[in-house]
Amino acid sequence: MTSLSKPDPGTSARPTMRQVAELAGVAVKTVSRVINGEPNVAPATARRVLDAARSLDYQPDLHAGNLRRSDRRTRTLGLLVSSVDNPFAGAVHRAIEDAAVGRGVAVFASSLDDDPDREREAVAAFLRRRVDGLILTTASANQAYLEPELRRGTPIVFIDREPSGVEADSVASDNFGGAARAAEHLLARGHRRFAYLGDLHSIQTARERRRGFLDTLGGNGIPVDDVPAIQDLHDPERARQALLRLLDGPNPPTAVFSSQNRVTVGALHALRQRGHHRDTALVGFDDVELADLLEPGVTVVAQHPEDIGRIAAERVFAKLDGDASPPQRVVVSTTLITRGSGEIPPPAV
Amino acid sequence: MTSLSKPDPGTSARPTMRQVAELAGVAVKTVSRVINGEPNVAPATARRVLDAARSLDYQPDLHAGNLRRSDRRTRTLGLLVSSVDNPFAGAVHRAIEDAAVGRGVAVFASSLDDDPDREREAVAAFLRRRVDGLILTTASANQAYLEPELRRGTPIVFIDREPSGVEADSVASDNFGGAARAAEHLLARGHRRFAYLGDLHSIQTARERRRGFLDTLGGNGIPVDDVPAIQDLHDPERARQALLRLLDGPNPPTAVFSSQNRVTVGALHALRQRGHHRDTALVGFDDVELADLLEPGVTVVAQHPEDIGRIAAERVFAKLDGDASPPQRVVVSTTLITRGSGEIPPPAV
DNA sequence: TCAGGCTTTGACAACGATGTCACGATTTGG
DNA sequence: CCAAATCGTGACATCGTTGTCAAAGCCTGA
Repeated sequence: MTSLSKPDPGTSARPTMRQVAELAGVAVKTVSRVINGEPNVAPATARRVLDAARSLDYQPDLHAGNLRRSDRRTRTLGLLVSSVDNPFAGAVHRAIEDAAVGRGVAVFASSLDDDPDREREAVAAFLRRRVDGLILTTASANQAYLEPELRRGTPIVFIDREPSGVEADSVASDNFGGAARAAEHLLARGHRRFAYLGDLHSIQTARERRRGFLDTLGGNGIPVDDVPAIQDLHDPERARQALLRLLDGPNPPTAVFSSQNRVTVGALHALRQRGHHRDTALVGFDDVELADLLEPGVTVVAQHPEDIGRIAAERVFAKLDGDASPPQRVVVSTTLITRGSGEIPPPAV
Repeated sequence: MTSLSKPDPGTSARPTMRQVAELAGVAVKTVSRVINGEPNVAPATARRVLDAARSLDYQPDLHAGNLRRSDRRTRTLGLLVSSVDNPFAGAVHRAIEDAAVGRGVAVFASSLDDDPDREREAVAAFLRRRVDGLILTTASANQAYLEPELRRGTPIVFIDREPSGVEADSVASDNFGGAARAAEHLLARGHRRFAYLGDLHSIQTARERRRGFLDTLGGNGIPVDDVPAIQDLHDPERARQALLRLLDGPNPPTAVFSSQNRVTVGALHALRQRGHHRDTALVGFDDVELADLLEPGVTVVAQHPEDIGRIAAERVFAKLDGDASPPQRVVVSTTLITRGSGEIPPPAV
């Protein structure tokens, strides 16, 4: 009993302005005017059009309109982070979204896993979809490839890491300062044997934190060459193993600085595993959930991802609104939160 | 010395296929063929076109092409969650993205804060951008408004919460079973005085967890009406306050079940604040980072957000590939992870 | 009453791409 | 060596919408 010549009866075609116009007995242009709230439409006509649109469940095609519209705005924004399931990225993402909804802007998100190739692909994927702006946690050493896009006026704001090889806005934490603060904090407790656990050396932010930590130690009479500075720790597991090796080694550190939230989690596991969580100091860069409930609580240099996200979005929208000011580097300060782990003194000799 | 009549010299226009065609000395259709890897283009021509495209930094406009293309696919997908900075949502998001990249599909994400109005707006925003499919953590009691869109063949997959008022695919945890398991676990330790800390009653998932927990208690001779079942706890702070009130009350629970990760975090704070973290049992639904490092470790009914996300994305893509099977409700099992807090016995009387 | 203005409406081209089709050039096979 | 098939290319219409412009209808005031 099913019809053979017709298309699947359970399927209906998506209505266009044309069907709405036909149903309402007006021209498509009039539908366009009503949908876009343009003036000079008779109230009775507007009502007929809206009724027709509602009864067909009409949704205008934003991209088709955009093709002809003069402002050429897709009301879409692209966000690129290391991974959308990293809590830092999640908080940044949320702040961006909050700034965007009010403007009717939708947000694309993409995880790069700190892979430069993936970055190129993801950026291209967004540009082919004509995003109005990009907010980028770059994974590459040089972003000169963005030069032509910037010249076209597309706002691109770097977050967490500053641009290289290209002039663009950026919003990032005070990485050097925060790491220096951690070093000072540990030095003040009398520590002399440190360890640095860092993320990929290819990441500008990771290098800044390393420099902030080690320079401050060096400036305070610690022979920096003797400080084990393990890098390229990108996940908790590798961080855990790296710290285990140090703890099992000949000259275990009495104070550890972990440069990133995943690394901090790994370090916590290693300390606990060796039973050193109460006698080895730890300061982490970037806060971790439940850090306050651990025993001891985890002392961290907290970042402010909500501020970073909000400011980055504001920069993008300002540029879209015509702000032609030169690129700025916004630095968001960090906050040292003392909870216990960073205040553990070195063992009495 | 700046030119007055010309547009900002630092700004260049975005090239279209036309400029590429002109530069390469061919027709736009030939450029189209090369860009899309269609056959029957002379190698020498293809090379000229690619050179021209590269030198102009040409990026095809996906949406313009999509307008005319027969498959009408934007290679875009919309994800709606309660908040992109919730770890559960982050893990789901990541899994979806991983399934999508290989197909060249970009992912929109939107936070609904469990607000039904926001859901309608966000869904409309995505549909106006012609996403190929939706993955939705619904915030509304009834999703009949999606009926026309489903009839048009748009794949819509519900995650975490099952649809109501509409027939659609869903992928969710075994909420009833997981909560029942938590109840059994606590009953087996001999507890008789329980408390249930739940999320918004408007959320189907929250009701299921409540039912799973309370029904199991009831089935084991606990007078359910006496069990304080606090609902509508949507953030850690409210959960903390609610549990504090119970702990300070006349008949404090010896075992607590928290139905969601934010609520678990609040409950942990309350227990710690009153010094009851070592004598009051706690089982949480959904895992929490660092739960294993707390003392005691936090026993949880873990969900598998990666599986939920992956399966949801696979369902969407299967439908896009022509799968016409009727809507299914996929249930993903949960895993009880015992870490200490759930194994605390009731105090000896 | 009628010129001049404003309001309301629609015809048509255009946006950037692709599907269709047709045409000339080249290759193939008998 | 020629008919037929194949290859390489481009002209043109079209997708769903909005900008431009013109025209018809209505009011206003002298």
